[in-house]
Amino acid sequence: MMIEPDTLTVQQVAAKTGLSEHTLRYYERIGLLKSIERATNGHRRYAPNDIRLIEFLIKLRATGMPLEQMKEYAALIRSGDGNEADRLRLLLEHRERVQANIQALQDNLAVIEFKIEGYKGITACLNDDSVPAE
Amino acid sequence: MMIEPDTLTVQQVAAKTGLSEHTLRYYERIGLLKSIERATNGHRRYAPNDIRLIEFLIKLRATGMPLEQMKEYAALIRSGDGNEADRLRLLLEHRERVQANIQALQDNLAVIEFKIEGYKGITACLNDDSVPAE
DNA sequence: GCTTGACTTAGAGTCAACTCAAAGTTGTAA
DNA sequence: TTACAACTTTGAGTTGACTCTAAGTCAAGC
Repeated sequence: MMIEPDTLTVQQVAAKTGLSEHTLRYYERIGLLKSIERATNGHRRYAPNDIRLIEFLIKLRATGMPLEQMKEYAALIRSGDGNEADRLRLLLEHRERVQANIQALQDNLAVIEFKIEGYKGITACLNDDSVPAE
Repeated sequence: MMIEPDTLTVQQVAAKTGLSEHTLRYYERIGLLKSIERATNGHRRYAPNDIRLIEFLIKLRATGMPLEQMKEYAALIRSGDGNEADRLRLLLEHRERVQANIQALQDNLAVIEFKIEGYKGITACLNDDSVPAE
């Protein structure tokens, strides 16, 4: 079978992106990715553009964006030029949330680290390491 | 009805901690919190110690620790003194994961911000703001 | 021609963490 | 004394994001 140049199978995309084949098909099914091109036998052929979008979507996902919002963003991309301001707004709002999220993580981590220091004190006293013999 | 000093009802704890009453009862049911004291009518009375534990557990939760691990930690607390080294190890491992998680968020966010800059360029060109008339 | 392996689909199942519902009890207030 | 609000328990339902299953297609190699 003739294969279009630069296109990848679902298996190859899975290997490349770290998503599972299941997840790649699932993303298409829910309308996050729309209508990946098919080979004559019906198999998916991911174009370079698809890969690039997927890789960026993974960043959005990894920063906590829910699939529903990712669908909005992907829909804007699909509908072509002229909505860059909308995409920008969406990403700016997301950035705000991620920054707030990171801040919250850091604040909570500080409390945990404070407790860690406490336990370090206790365990240092329990071991004799804190008062080494000669 | 006589109320023990310093104890709070489930409603008060919910208000104070931000957890829902449902969640507080759920946490007890799954063994994360064990056997909160009861008033004579069977109502929960949270003691100051309970509150302090809950507030710390919320920090663990907010930094992504799954309930199963929180149960381990809470069990160590319940079983009293002498296992501080175990608690410390658990918290140190968690800290590692949270730090890695924050790092990943920051890395992914950097990619998103790069894309944001791109869109800023495009939208600046589309508006005439970038080339103000006279 | 037959087997194998990579794919296809639609639908069902899983998981964590809640969240809600139903039915019952209790103490106070009108 | 009757209504009400705040609780109780157990079990069921929900959500988001997968993850798996079953049944079928198709091209290549033996």
